[in-house]
Amino acid sequence: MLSTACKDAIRAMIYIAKNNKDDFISISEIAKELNLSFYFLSKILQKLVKGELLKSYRGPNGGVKLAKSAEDIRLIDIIEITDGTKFFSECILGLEKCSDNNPCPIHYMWADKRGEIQKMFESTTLKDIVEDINKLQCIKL
Amino acid sequence: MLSTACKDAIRAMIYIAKNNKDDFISISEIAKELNLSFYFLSKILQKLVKGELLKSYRGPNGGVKLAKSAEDIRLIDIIEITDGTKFFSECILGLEKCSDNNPCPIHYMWADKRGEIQKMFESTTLKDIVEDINKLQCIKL
DNA sequence: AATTAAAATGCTTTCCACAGCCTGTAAAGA
DNA sequence: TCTTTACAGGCTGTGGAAAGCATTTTAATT
Repeated sequence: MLSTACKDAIRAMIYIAKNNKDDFISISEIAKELNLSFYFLSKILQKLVKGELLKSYRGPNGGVKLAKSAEDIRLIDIIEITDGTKFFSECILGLEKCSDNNPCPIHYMWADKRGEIQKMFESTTLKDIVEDINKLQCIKL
Repeated sequence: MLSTACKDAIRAMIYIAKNNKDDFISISEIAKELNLSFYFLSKILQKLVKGELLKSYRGPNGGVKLAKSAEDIRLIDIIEITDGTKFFSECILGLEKCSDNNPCPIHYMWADKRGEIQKMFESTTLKDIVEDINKLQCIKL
Protein backbone atom coordinates (compact mmCIF):
# COMPACT_ATOMS: atom_id res chain seq x y z
CA MET A 1 0.00 0.00 0.00
CA LEU A 2 2.72 2.44 1.00
CA SER A 3 5.91 2.32 -1.07
CA THR A 4 9.18 1.31 0.56
CA ALA A 5 10.32 4.91 0.23
CA CYS A 6 7.24 6.10 2.09
CA LYS A 7 7.65 3.56 4.90
CA ASP A 8 11.28 4.58 5.31
CA ALA A 9 10.27 8.23 5.28
CA ILE A 10 7.76 7.71 8.08
CA ARG A 11 10.23 5.73 10.18
CA ALA A 12 12.87 8.40 9.66
CA MET A 13 10.49 11.22 10.54
CA ILE A 14 9.46 9.44 13.72
CA TYR A 15 13.10 8.97 14.63
CA ILE A 16 13.86 12.62 13.96
CA ALA A 17 10.82 13.79 15.93
CA LYS A 18 11.75 11.56 18.85
CA ASN A 19 15.27 12.99 18.98
CA ASN A 20 14.27 16.51 18.04
CA LYS A 21 16.51 19.19 19.52
CA ASP A 22 18.04 22.36 18.19
CA ASP A 23 20.91 20.70 16.35
CA PHE A 24 20.80 18.72 13.14
CA ILE A 25 20.79 14.94 12.96
CA SER A 26 23.00 13.43 10.29
CA ILE A 27 21.39 11.21 7.68
CA SER A 28 24.09 8.59 8.18
CA GLU A 29 23.11 8.32 11.85
CA ILE A 30 19.46 7.82 10.94
CA ALA A 31 20.33 5.26 8.29
CA LYS A 32 22.47 3.35 10.75
CA GLU A 33 19.88 3.42 13.52
CA LEU A 34 17.01 2.38 11.27
CA ASN A 35 19.12 -0.09 9.30
CA LEU A 36 18.46 1.62 5.96
CA SER A 37 20.58 2.31 2.90
CA PHE A 38 22.23 5.68 3.35
CA TYR A 39 21.93 6.51 -0.34
CA PHE A 40 18.30 5.60 -0.60
CA LEU A 41 17.40 7.42 2.60
CA SER A 42 19.26 10.52 1.42
CA LYS A 43 17.03 10.79 -1.60
CA ILE A 44 13.87 10.26 0.36
CA LEU A 45 14.80 12.92 2.87
CA GLN A 46 15.70 15.32 0.05
CA LYS A 47 12.10 15.08 -1.03
CA LEU A 48 10.92 15.88 2.47
CA VAL A 49 13.24 18.89 2.55
CA LYS A 50 11.75 20.13 -0.71
CA GLY A 51 8.33 19.42 0.72
CA GLU A 52 9.22 21.68 3.66
CA LEU A 53 8.78 19.08 6.35
CA LEU A 54 12.52 19.05 7.05
CA LYS A 55 15.32 21.59 7.05
CA SER A 56 18.77 20.47 6.04
CA TYR A 57 22.17 21.89 6.66
CA ARG A 58 25.41 20.97 4.92
CA GLY A 59 28.91 20.73 6.24
CA PRO A 60 30.28 19.51 9.55
CA ASN A 61 27.60 19.02 12.21
CA GLY A 62 25.07 19.26 9.40
CA GLY A 63 22.08 17.03 8.90
CA VAL A 64 18.32 17.40 9.01
CA LYS A 65 15.75 18.51 11.55
CA LEU A 66 12.03 19.16 11.58
CA ALA A 67 11.00 22.28 9.70
CA LYS A 68 8.06 22.81 12.04
CA SER A 69 6.64 21.56 15.29
CA ALA A 70 5.97 17.81 15.54
CA GLU A 71 2.30 18.49 16.18
CA ASP A 72 2.05 20.23 12.82
CA ILE A 73 3.38 17.29 10.83
CA ARG A 74 0.77 14.68 9.98
CA LEU A 75 1.42 11.25 8.52
CA ILE A 76 -0.61 12.22 5.48
CA ASP A 77 1.86 15.04 4.79
CA ILE A 78 4.71 12.54 4.57
CA ILE A 79 2.66 10.20 2.40
CA GLU A 80 1.64 12.96 0.02
CA ILE A 81 5.24 13.96 -0.59
CA THR A 82 6.61 10.47 -1.10
CA ASP A 83 3.74 8.59 -2.75
CA GLY A 84 1.21 11.24 -3.71
CA THR A 85 -2.49 10.89 -3.02
CA LYS A 86 -3.59 8.66 -5.89
CA PHE A 87 -4.30 5.87 -3.44
CA PHE A 88 -7.03 7.92 -1.79
CA SER A 89 -8.86 8.68 -4.99
CA GLU A 90 -8.24 5.75 -7.32
CA CYS A 91 -10.64 2.91 -8.04
CA ILE A 92 -9.58 -0.26 -6.28
CA LEU A 93 -10.04 -2.17 -9.54
CA GLY A 94 -7.98 0.38 -11.45
CA LEU A 95 -10.89 1.62 -13.56
CA GLU A 96 -10.27 5.15 -14.74
CA LYS A 97 -13.89 5.99 -15.28
CA CYS A 98 -14.98 4.88 -11.84
CA SER A 99 -16.27 7.68 -9.60
CA ASP A 100 -19.07 8.48 -7.17
CA ASN A 101 -21.41 9.26 -10.04
CA ASN A 102 -20.24 6.40 -12.16
CA PRO A 103 -19.31 3.62 -9.74
CA CYS A 104 -17.78 0.20 -10.30
CA PRO A 105 -19.55 -2.64 -8.50
CA ILE A 106 -17.46 -2.30 -5.35
CA HIS A 107 -16.85 1.42 -5.49
CA TYR A 108 -18.92 2.51 -2.51
CA MET A 109 -17.70 -0.03 -0.01
CA TRP A 110 -14.12 0.69 -0.95
CA ALA A 111 -14.54 4.46 -0.92
CA ASP A 112 -15.78 4.05 2.64
CA LYS A 113 -12.72 2.14 3.88
CA ARG A 114 -10.35 4.29 1.88
CA GLY A 115 -11.81 7.39 3.49
CA GLU A 116 -11.30 5.96 6.95
CA ILE A 117 -7.67 5.25 6.21
CA GLN A 118 -7.22 8.76 4.92
CA LYS A 119 -8.79 10.18 8.09
CA MET A 120 -6.43 8.06 10.14
CA PHE A 121 -3.39 9.49 8.42
CA GLU A 122 -4.80 13.01 8.55
CA SER A 123 -5.48 12.90 12.26
CA THR A 124 -2.17 11.44 13.36
CA THR A 125 0.76 13.77 13.96
CA LEU A 126 4.35 13.02 14.80
CA LYS A 127 3.68 14.42 18.24
CA ASP A 128 0.95 11.84 18.81
CA ILE A 129 3.28 9.07 17.79
CA VAL A 130 6.19 10.22 19.94
CA GLU A 131 3.86 10.47 22.93
CA ASP A 132 2.64 6.95 22.28
CA ILE A 133 6.18 5.69 22.09
CA ASN A 134 6.94 7.23 25.45
CA LYS A 135 3.77 5.78 26.98
CA LEU A 136 3.71 2.30 25.45
CA GLN A 137 6.33 -0.33 24.96
CA CYS A 138 7.18 -0.06 21.27
CA ILE A 139 9.69 -1.93 19.21
CA LYS A 140 12.77 -0.32 17.81
CA LEU A 141 12.00 1.39 14.53
CA MET B 1 -2.73 -2.32 -2.67
CA LEU B 2 -4.01 -5.03 -4.98
CA SER B 3 -1.66 -6.09 -7.77
CA THR B 4 -2.70 -5.54 -11.38
CA ALA B 5 -3.09 -9.29 -11.72
CA CYS B 6 -5.48 -9.33 -8.78
CA LYS B 7 -7.56 -6.44 -10.08
CA ASP B 8 -7.83 -8.16 -13.46
CA ALA B 9 -8.76 -11.41 -11.73
CA ILE B 10 -11.59 -9.77 -9.81
CA ARG B 11 -12.92 -8.02 -12.91
CA ALA B 12 -12.79 -11.27 -14.87
CA MET B 13 -14.51 -13.23 -12.12
CA ILE B 14 -17.30 -10.65 -11.93
CA TYR B 15 -17.71 -10.84 -15.68
CA ILE B 16 -17.84 -14.63 -15.58
CA ALA B 17 -20.31 -14.65 -12.70
CA LYS B 18 -22.53 -12.14 -14.46
CA ASN B 19 -22.67 -14.28 -17.60
CA ASN B 20 -22.66 -17.59 -15.79
CA LYS B 21 -24.47 -20.36 -17.63
CA ASP B 22 -23.76 -24.00 -18.29
CA ASP B 23 -21.34 -23.44 -21.14
CA PHE B 24 -17.79 -22.22 -20.97
CA ILE B 25 -16.73 -18.63 -21.68
CA SER B 26 -13.57 -18.24 -23.75
CA ILE B 27 -10.70 -16.29 -22.27
CA SER B 28 -10.34 -14.32 -25.48
CA GLU B 29 -13.92 -13.09 -25.11
CA ILE B 30 -13.27 -11.96 -21.54
CA ALA B 31 -10.02 -10.26 -22.54
CA LYS B 32 -11.76 -8.43 -25.35
CA GLU B 33 -14.71 -7.34 -23.21
CA LEU B 34 -12.55 -6.14 -20.33
CA ASN B 35 -9.86 -4.69 -22.59
CA LEU B 36 -7.09 -6.84 -21.12
CA SER B 37 -4.09 -8.60 -22.62
CA PHE B 38 -5.17 -12.10 -23.58
CA TYR B 39 -1.80 -13.56 -22.60
CA PHE B 40 -1.69 -11.93 -19.23
CA LEU B 41 -5.27 -12.81 -18.45
CA SER B 42 -4.66 -16.43 -19.45
CA LYS B 43 -2.01 -16.79 -16.79
CA ILE B 44 -4.10 -15.16 -14.12
CA LEU B 45 -7.07 -17.39 -14.84
CA GLN B 46 -4.83 -20.45 -14.83
CA LYS B 47 -4.05 -19.63 -11.23
CA LEU B 48 -7.74 -19.40 -10.43
CA VAL B 49 -8.28 -22.77 -12.09
CA LYS B 50 -5.55 -24.30 -9.92
CA GLY B 51 -7.10 -22.58 -6.94
CA GLU B 52 -10.38 -24.29 -7.79
CA LEU B 53 -12.45 -21.17 -8.26
CA LEU B 54 -12.77 -21.87 -12.00
CA LYS B 55 -13.11 -24.92 -14.19
CA SER B 56 -11.51 -24.86 -17.61
CA TYR B 57 -12.10 -26.85 -20.74
CA ARG B 58 -9.86 -27.07 -23.80
CA GLY B 59 -10.75 -27.31 -27.41
CA PRO B 60 -13.55 -25.82 -29.47
CA ASN B 61 -16.28 -24.22 -27.35
CA GLY B 62 -13.88 -24.46 -24.44
CA GLY B 63 -13.16 -21.76 -21.92
CA VAL B 64 -13.72 -21.24 -18.23
CA LYS B 65 -16.67 -21.18 -15.88
CA LEU B 66 -17.22 -20.93 -12.15
CA ALA B 67 -16.21 -24.05 -10.24
CA LYS B 68 -18.89 -23.40 -7.63
CA SER B 69 -21.89 -21.22 -6.98
CA ALA B 70 -21.33 -17.46 -7.13
CA GLU B 71 -22.47 -17.13 -3.54
CA ASP B 72 -19.64 -19.41 -2.45
CA ILE B 73 -16.90 -17.34 -4.03
CA ARG B 74 -15.74 -14.42 -1.91
CA LEU B 75 -13.48 -11.60 -3.03
CA ILE B 76 -10.95 -12.67 -0.41
CA ASP B 77 -10.69 -16.06 -2.14
CA ILE B 78 -9.62 -14.39 -5.37
CA ILE B 79 -7.18 -12.13 -3.55
CA GLU B 80 -5.61 -15.00 -1.63
CA ILE B 81 -4.89 -16.90 -4.83
CA THR B 82 -3.45 -14.01 -6.79
CA ASP B 83 -1.71 -11.90 -4.14
CA GLY B 84 -1.63 -14.02 -1.02
CA THR B 85 -2.59 -12.70 2.40
CA LYS B 86 0.58 -10.92 3.45
CA PHE B 87 -1.22 -7.59 3.23
CA PHE B 88 -3.58 -8.58 6.03
CA SER B 89 -0.84 -9.51 8.46
CA GLU B 90 2.12 -7.32 7.62
CA CYS B 91 3.22 -4.21 9.47
CA ILE B 92 2.37 -1.07 7.54
CA LEU B 93 5.92 0.20 8.10
CA GLY B 94 7.39 -3.09 6.90
CA LEU B 95 8.87 -4.02 10.27
CA GLU B 96 9.25 -7.78 10.55
CA LYS B 97 9.24 -7.87 14.32
CA CYS B 98 6.03 -5.86 14.63
CA SER B 99 3.09 -7.78 16.10
CA ASP B 100 0.28 -7.41 18.63
CA ASN B 101 2.66 -8.20 21.48
CA ASN B 102 5.46 -6.17 20.05
CA PRO B 103 3.85 -3.23 18.23
CA CYS B 104 5.32 -0.45 16.17
CA PRO B 105 4.04 3.05 17.03
CA ILE B 106 1.13 2.87 14.62
CA HIS B 107 0.47 -0.86 14.79
CA TYR B 108 -2.87 -0.81 16.55
CA MET B 109 -4.57 1.83 14.48
CA TRP B 110 -3.47 0.13 11.31
CA ALA B 111 -4.41 -3.36 12.48
CA ASP B 112 -7.89 -1.99 13.06
CA LYS B 113 -8.34 -0.61 9.52
CA ARG B 114 -6.64 -3.60 7.97
CA GLY B 115 -9.06 -5.89 9.76
CA GLU B 116 -12.03 -3.95 8.44
CA ILE B 117 -10.78 -4.26 4.90
CA GLN B 118 -10.28 -7.97 5.37
CA LYS B 119 -13.83 -8.33 6.68
CA MET B 120 -15.11 -6.43 3.69
CA PHE B 121 -13.45 -8.85 1.29
CA GLU B 122 -14.52 -11.85 3.34
CA SER B 123 -18.14 -10.84 3.44
CA THR B 124 -18.56 -9.96 -0.23
CA THR B 125 -19.39 -12.73 -2.67
CA LEU B 126 -19.67 -12.68 -6.43
CA LYS B 127 -23.39 -13.16 -5.99
CA ASP B 128 -23.63 -9.97 -3.94
CA ILE B 129 -21.78 -8.06 -6.61
CA VAL B 130 -23.83 -9.39 -9.52
CA GLU B 131 -27.02 -8.48 -7.65
CA ASP B 132 -25.70 -4.98 -7.08
CA ILE B 133 -24.88 -4.63 -10.74
CA ASN B 134 -28.42 -5.59 -11.66
CA LYS B 135 -29.87 -3.19 -9.12
CA LEU B 136 -27.61 -0.17 -9.55
CA GLN B 137 -26.24 1.63 -12.54
CA CYS B 138 -22.67 0.42 -12.76
CA ILE B 139 -19.98 1.23 -15.27
CA LYS B 140 -18.68 -1.28 -17.72
CA LEU B 141 -15.99 -3.40 -16.13
C1' DA C 1 -7.71 -38.85 -39.98
C1' DA C 2 -7.29 -34.01 -40.70
C1' DT C 3 -8.46 -29.57 -39.35
C1' DT C 4 -9.55 -26.22 -36.18
C1' DA C 5 -10.49 -24.06 -31.67
C1' DA C 6 -8.94 -22.98 -27.29
C1' DA C 7 -6.44 -23.58 -22.89
C1' DA C 8 -1.59 -24.73 -20.88
C1' DT C 9 2.98 -23.56 -20.62
C1' DG C 10 7.70 -22.10 -21.48
C1' DC C 11 10.66 -18.39 -23.11
C1' DT C 12 11.65 -13.66 -23.89
C1' DT C 13 11.10 -8.67 -23.43
C1' DT C 14 9.78 -4.43 -21.16
C1' DC C 15 9.27 -1.45 -17.40
C1' DC C 16 9.68 0.51 -12.89
C1' DA C 17 10.72 0.64 -7.94
C1' DC C 18 14.54 -0.05 -5.34
C1' DA C 19 19.22 0.37 -4.45
C1' DG C 20 24.13 1.54 -4.94
C1' DC C 21 27.95 4.42 -6.50
C1' DC C 22 30.23 8.63 -7.73
C1' DT C 23 30.79 13.49 -8.21
C1' DG C 24 29.32 18.24 -7.07
C1' DT C 25 28.54 21.75 -3.70
C1' DA C 26 28.08 24.07 0.75
C1' DA C 27 29.92 24.99 5.23
C1' DA C 28 33.07 24.57 9.36
C1' DG C 29 37.50 24.53 11.37
C1' DA C 30 42.45 24.64 11.50
C1' DT D 1 43.16 28.82 2.05
C1' DC D 2 43.15 23.95 2.62
C1' DT D 3 40.97 19.96 4.47
C1' DT D 4 37.16 17.59 6.14
C1' DT D 5 32.25 16.80 6.73
C1' DA D 6 27.85 16.07 5.00
C1' DC D 7 23.77 17.05 1.97
C1' DA D 8 22.45 17.34 -3.33
C1' DG D 9 21.88 15.06 -7.34
C1' DG D 10 23.15 12.44 -11.56
C1' DC D 11 24.14 7.91 -13.47
C1' DT D 12 23.88 2.99 -13.42
C1' DG D 13 22.58 -1.80 -12.02
C1' DT D 14 19.09 -5.26 -10.42
C1' DG D 15 14.85 -7.98 -9.35
C1' DG D 16 10.23 -8.76 -9.90
C1' DA D 17 5.79 -7.69 -12.00
C1' DA D 18 3.65 -7.07 -16.33
C1' DA D 19 3.19 -8.17 -21.03
C1' DG D 20 4.08 -10.45 -25.47
C1' DC D 21 5.24 -14.47 -28.36
C1' DA D 22 5.55 -19.25 -29.73
C1' DT D 23 4.76 -24.01 -29.01
C1' DT D 24 2.29 -27.88 -26.98
C1' DT D 25 -1.80 -30.28 -25.53
C1' DT D 26 -6.63 -31.34 -25.56
C1' DA D 27 -10.97 -31.89 -27.72
C1' DA D 28 -14.73 -31.13 -31.21
C1' DT D 29 -16.13 -31.09 -35.94
C1' DT D 30 -15.93 -32.30 -40.62
